[in-house]
Amino acid sequence: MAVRLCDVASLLRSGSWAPEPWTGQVIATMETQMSNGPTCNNTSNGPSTMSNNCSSPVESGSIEDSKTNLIVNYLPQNMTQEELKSLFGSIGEIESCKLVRDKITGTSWYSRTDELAGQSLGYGFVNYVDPKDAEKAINTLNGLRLQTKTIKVSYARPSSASIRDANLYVSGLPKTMTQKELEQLFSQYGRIITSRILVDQVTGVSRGVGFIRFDRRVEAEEAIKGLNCQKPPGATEPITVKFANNPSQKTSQALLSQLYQSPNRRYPGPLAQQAQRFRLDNLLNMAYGVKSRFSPMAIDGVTSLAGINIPGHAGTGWCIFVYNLAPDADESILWQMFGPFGAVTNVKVIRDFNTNKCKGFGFVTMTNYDEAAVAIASLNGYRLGDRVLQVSFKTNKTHKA
DNA sequence: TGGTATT
Repeated sequence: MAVRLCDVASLLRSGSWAPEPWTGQVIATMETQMSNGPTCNNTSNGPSTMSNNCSSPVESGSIEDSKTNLIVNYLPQNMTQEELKSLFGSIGEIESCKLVRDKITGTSWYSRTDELAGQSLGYGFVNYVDPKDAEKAINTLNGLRLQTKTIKVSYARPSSASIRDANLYVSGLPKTMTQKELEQLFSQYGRIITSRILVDQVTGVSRGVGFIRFDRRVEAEEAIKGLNCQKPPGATEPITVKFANNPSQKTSQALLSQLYQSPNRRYPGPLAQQAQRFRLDNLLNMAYGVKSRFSPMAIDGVTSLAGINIPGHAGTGWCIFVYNLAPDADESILWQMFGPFGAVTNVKVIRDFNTNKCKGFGFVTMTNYDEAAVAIASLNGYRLGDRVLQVSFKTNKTHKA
């Protein structure tokens, strides 16, 4: 499997690196983000853009808009608050960090086990001490691929009831209408935060259905009044515009049945296919006599492998040794390299105490054996800048835990 | 009727 690693600087700027097998997905994802361009950028430049909609831009910009508080969207379902903190903590000191979780499952009378306690809603907030670090986090981590997701990092708008429930569901769109045209149609009613057109998974053709999230609910209301049952320019049929279903208003019944359907589900996708191809479970079984129909860690946490000396297994996941990193390597490059392969819980660049430069190696902890093994198989021997990486499970011999 | 966007 070929993996192209281009130069570190451009990786850090674009945050768009991904292993080859997922190239198609990445392009599709990035296109979405790019066609979101203007609105994404506006969001990223939150304070100044927000100001443009206010009557006294300078004052409201400086008083209301935080330059340290970020919202992070499209996080992998299984990413924890600690992992979020670890990822964003690699940029700078964090004042606070919160992964937003579902309230129904989180406070349920039903069960308080980790598996059922408050499912991640896929977004969170990171508040930095220093505004410069917040800006750096946007530049470095926005667009980062983690598992099957491409995260979005932008300034959080000041929390307010007026920005809630501002998401619209639009149907009956001409199949030829692009996301840009959809935005053009709706932008007359306010500032668009996100837009999306749903496409057929196989053909890629528009399903004529989309979403528009406005900055404020009143803007969404005006758009319904103005566009519902109207024909867009050139269209033969009128469109339907209404408030989108709010996923958080799903019944607890639906949520619980969802949990039952896939209590331990990771995002398999291409990873699972890769894993199957490599027959990694069998390899593990042959090498160590360990059954890993699921990731060993997932069976009962730390104890399932207690006392079994397996390289790379550190008790909290699978520790991977990454050798031949450049002196200026930092944690974010490790997140970018390993994140697309699966659940990464921690990354660490080992630095010289005096110079603070990377000593040439680092560690990555991944939750699932299969994903770690695919990452190693893919990244070992590949060129990062002018260096060829050596990637393996951490051995006890080389470095003590 | 989303790749769960305001704690």
